[in-house]
Amino acid sequence: MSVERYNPREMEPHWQKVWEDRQSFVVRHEDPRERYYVLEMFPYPSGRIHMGHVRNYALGDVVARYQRARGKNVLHPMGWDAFGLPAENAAIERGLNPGVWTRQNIEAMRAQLKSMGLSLDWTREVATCDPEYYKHQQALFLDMLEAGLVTRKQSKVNWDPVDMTVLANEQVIDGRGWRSGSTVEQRELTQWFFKISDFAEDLLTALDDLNEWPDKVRTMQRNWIGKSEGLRLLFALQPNEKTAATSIDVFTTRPDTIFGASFIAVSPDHPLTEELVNADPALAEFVAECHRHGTATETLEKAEKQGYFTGLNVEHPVKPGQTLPVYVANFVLMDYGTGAIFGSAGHDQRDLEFARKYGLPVIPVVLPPGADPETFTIGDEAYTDTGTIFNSAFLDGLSIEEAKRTIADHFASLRVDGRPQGTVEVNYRLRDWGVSRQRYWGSPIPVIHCEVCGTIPVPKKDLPVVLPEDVTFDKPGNPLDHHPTWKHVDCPQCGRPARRETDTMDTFVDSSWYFIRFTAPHADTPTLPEEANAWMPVDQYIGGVEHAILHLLYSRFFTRAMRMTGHIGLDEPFKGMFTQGMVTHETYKSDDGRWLSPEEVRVEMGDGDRRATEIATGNPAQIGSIEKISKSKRNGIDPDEILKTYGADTARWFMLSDSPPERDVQWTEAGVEGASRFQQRIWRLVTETIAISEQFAEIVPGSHDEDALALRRIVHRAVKHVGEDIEGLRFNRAVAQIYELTNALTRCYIGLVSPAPQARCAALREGVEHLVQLIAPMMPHLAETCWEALGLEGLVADAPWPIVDPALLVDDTVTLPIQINGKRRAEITVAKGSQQKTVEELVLSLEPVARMLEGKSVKKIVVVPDRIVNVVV
RNA sequence: GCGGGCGUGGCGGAACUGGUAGACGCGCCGGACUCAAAAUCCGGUUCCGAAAGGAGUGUCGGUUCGAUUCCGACCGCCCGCACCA
Repeated sequence: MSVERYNPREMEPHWQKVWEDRQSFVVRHEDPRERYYVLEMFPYPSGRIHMGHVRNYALGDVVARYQRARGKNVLHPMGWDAFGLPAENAAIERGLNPGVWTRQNIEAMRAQLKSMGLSLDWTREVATCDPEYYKHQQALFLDMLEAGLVTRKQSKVNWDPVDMTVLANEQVIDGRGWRSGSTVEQRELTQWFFKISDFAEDLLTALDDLNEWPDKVRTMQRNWIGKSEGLRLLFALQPNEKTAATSIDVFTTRPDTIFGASFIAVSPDHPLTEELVNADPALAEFVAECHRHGTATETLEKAEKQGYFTGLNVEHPVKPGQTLPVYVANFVLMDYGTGAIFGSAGHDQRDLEFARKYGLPVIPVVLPPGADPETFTIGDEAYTDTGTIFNSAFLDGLSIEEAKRTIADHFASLRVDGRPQGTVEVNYRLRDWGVSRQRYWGSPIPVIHCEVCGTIPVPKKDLPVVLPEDVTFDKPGNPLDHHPTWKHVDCPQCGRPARRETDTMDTFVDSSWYFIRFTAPHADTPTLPEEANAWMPVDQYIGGVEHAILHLLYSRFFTRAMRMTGHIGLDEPFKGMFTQGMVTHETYKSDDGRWLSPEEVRVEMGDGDRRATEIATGNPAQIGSIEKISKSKRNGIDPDEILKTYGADTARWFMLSDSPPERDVQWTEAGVEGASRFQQRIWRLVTETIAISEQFAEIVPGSHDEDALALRRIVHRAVKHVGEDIEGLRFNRAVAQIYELTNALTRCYIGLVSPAPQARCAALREGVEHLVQLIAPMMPHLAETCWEALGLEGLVADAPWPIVDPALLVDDTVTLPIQINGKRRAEITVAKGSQQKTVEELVLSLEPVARMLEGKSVKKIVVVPDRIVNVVV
C-alpha cells in the first residue's frame, strides 16, 4: 500500500491559520480554570531569529501546550525587547531611523516566529519601544522616585571622549572604546540609580526558597550580592602635618588576626590619598600608574602588589606604644568596604606578598591544629584555615570564631574620635543600579531640571515623555541633547524655562517588568494588581544562562519595588527558572584559512571519516571544532532555511531530541534528517492504522487478547512517562519514550494480518491516538493532521491529556536478574510479590546457577523483593 | 586563586531513592524490495575472543551481598566570579 508523504509545507500554514482563526491560544483572565504562566525570555528584534530562539521557544511551547492539555488556563505571551544600541548603530551606519528599523525587524521576526507554530497569545504582544509600554515604565519610575527607591548621585563612568557617550564595562576593550578606539576616561557624572542595595539582604535570603531554580544560578546570584560579615575598625593616626584626618576607617572579616597586623593600606581612590597627592608628586605619579592599570583588569590578574608609603603611621590598637605604617596600595578597591584594610600578613595571601615585598613583619597568630607554636612559621603561603589563636594576649587559645566575638566586644567599648572603635558590620558587593544612559534609543527618564526648583518629576498627566522621531546621528553624543526643541520645556512647578533630562534608561529596566505587563498589556495603569496577582509569579521561565545574574536580579528587585509602590502583591517574579544550553555547530575553514559557512561546504563520508569540500573551489576544507554559533566563525544555520525546507515540526523535534535542554545541543544535518524521517514514520503509522481499523464498523476496546493487553500496557506506561518527563523538563527522555512507543506500535501493526483480531486492532488504534497526543506539544502541526485523519473531534490542541489506566501500569509478574557474586548470570520470571523462600528455592534449582555453583558452597542469598537476587558463594 | 558542574560505545546521550550498564537516536555493517538508485522494512553493532568465557562507566583506593550512583585522593574538561579585605 503506498502512502502519500506528509507535507509540512502545506499543512503547517494551514494549522497556523486554524489556530489563529479559532483564537485557540488567546487567554481570558475570567477563565475559571487553574492558571499557568509560562514565559520564554523575549527577543531583541535584531531582524532575524536565530537557532537559539528556535530552541528557547520550542522548549517553552512544549510546556505551554502540555499544561493546556492538562486543563490549565495557560498564559504564554510574546513581546520585544526593542530598545538598545543596535538600532542606533543601524541609524549611524545606514542612515535608518531607529524606530523604523526596529519596527521593520519586529514585523519580520513576528512572521518567523508565527511560522514556528507556537501557542502564543499574540493579542498580548508588547514592544518596549512603544510609548504605550514605556509610558507605564515612566510612571513606575516616578512612583519609585517618590518612594525613595531612586536616587541621583555622582558616579565614575567609562567615558568615550570621541563618541561622547558612557560605555558599559563590556564595551571597554584594553582601555579603549570598542567603537571609536579612543582611550576611555574615568569621569564623574551625576547619574540616576535604583537603590537595589537596600534589598541586598532580602534578595540574598529569598534565594533559599527559589527551589525551582538551578543551583548554579542561585550560586551566581549569591556571589554577585557578595555578603561578608566583619568588623569596621578605626585606627587612630599619629599626629602629623600631612592630613587633617585623625583616624582611618578599615573593614575586615578577620578581626581575630588583629595581633598579626603589620600595616594599613588604603585605596588609590581613598579620600586620604586624594588629600595627600597634592603635597606629594611621587604619590600622584603612583596613583596615576594604578589608574592606568585599573581599566584593563582581567589581563593584569596577577599584577604585582605595589604600594607607596605615605609617611603616616597609626597606633596599633592592641599593642600600646607600637605603630603601623600606612601605605597606598594598588590592590585595595575603593568601592568595597571602606577602601582601607589592615594587613595581616600571616593569614591573607595578598597581605603576605605585600609584606614580603616591603619588608614588613609577618606575625602568625592562627596556629594550625597540631602545629607547634614554638616552630610554626609562615613561608610563601598564608595560612587561611581554621586553628587556634596564639601570639595574641587575651585572645590566646580561642577559636577563630570566639576570637572574632571577643575582639568585637573589646573594640565596641573603646572610642576613637568619639566613636566606638569597632562596629560589627555587614558588607555587600552589590552596588546600586545605575540606569542613566546618554543615548537616544531608550525610554526617556521623566524628570525636568529647573534652575530654580531643582529636579522636578514630570507630572503623571504629562506622560509619556515621547522620544522625538526627527533626530540626527551626524554628530557624536546624545541626539536628544542636540535636538533643537525637545529638551526645552517649562518647569511644571514654576513655569520658567527648564530642561528635560536627556538621559534614557538602561534597557535592563525595560525587561525588568515586561512579564508583569503581560498580565494586563492594555491596561492604562502599569498593572491591574488583581490580574497581576492572579497570574504571577511566572510558573516557568526559560532563557539563556547569560542572563542568570543581571536580568534576573534586576527583575527580582523591580518586582519588590513594584510591590512597595502598590502595583503588585508579591516579591519573587519567577517561581520556576530554567536555563537552556546553547546551539552549536561544526566549524569549517578553507585551505587558505577563511571561515566557511555550512552552506559553502559539502561533507561526505569516505574511508570511515568525514571529509569536507569547499563547493565554490572544489578544494578540500578543514572540519574544525564544534562551537557556539557565531557570526565570526560563520557556523550559523539560518532557521528560516530550515523552516522552509523541513518545516517547523522537524526543527522543533530535533531541538528537543538527544541533548538534555540545559546542555549545549549540536545542530547537525543528519540529526535534522532523522527528525524529518520520524515525522514521516508517524504519518505512515497513522494512515496505515486507519486503513486497518476500517475493517471494523465499530471498535470495542477488548482485553481478551494477551498481545492487545501487552500493547495497552506499553501505551499507558508511555503516556505516564512522557507526562512526567515533560513536567521535569526532560524533553530528551520524553522523545526517547515516544520513539519506543512508536516502535512498539509499528511492530504491532506489522504483526497484524487481515482480518486482524479485533482486540488487538482496538489496542493499536488507542495507542496511535495517544501517540498523536503525546507528540502534539512537540510537533503540533503533524499532530493536528493525524488527529483530523483519525476522524477525532475538534483540535488536538484542545484535547485533554490522555488518562492513564493505573491497572495497566502494574505487572503481575516480574523478571528478576540473578547475580552470582554481583555478576548477572541468569534471570527468572516470577509472580510479583513472591515469597523470599520460594524465590530462593527456584533460583537454586536453575540449571545455569547450579552449574556455576558446582563445588562451591552458598554463603548467603540476598533477595530484594521484585528487584534482584544475588547469590554469594 | 575561589565557587559550581561534568568525565559512560564511533557520536549525542539513558540508567528512579545503590539493584540486569549502554534505553532512544545518529552513524556504521549485513540483508530484503528494485534493472538500478532513493525511500522503506528486517537483523546486527561496548571491547577482547571462533566459542566457552573474560574485561568494562577518567585513574587509584575504600564502604557494600552488589557501585555509573556513596566516600577519599588524583587526572582531565567546561562554566561562573575574580586583587572582595
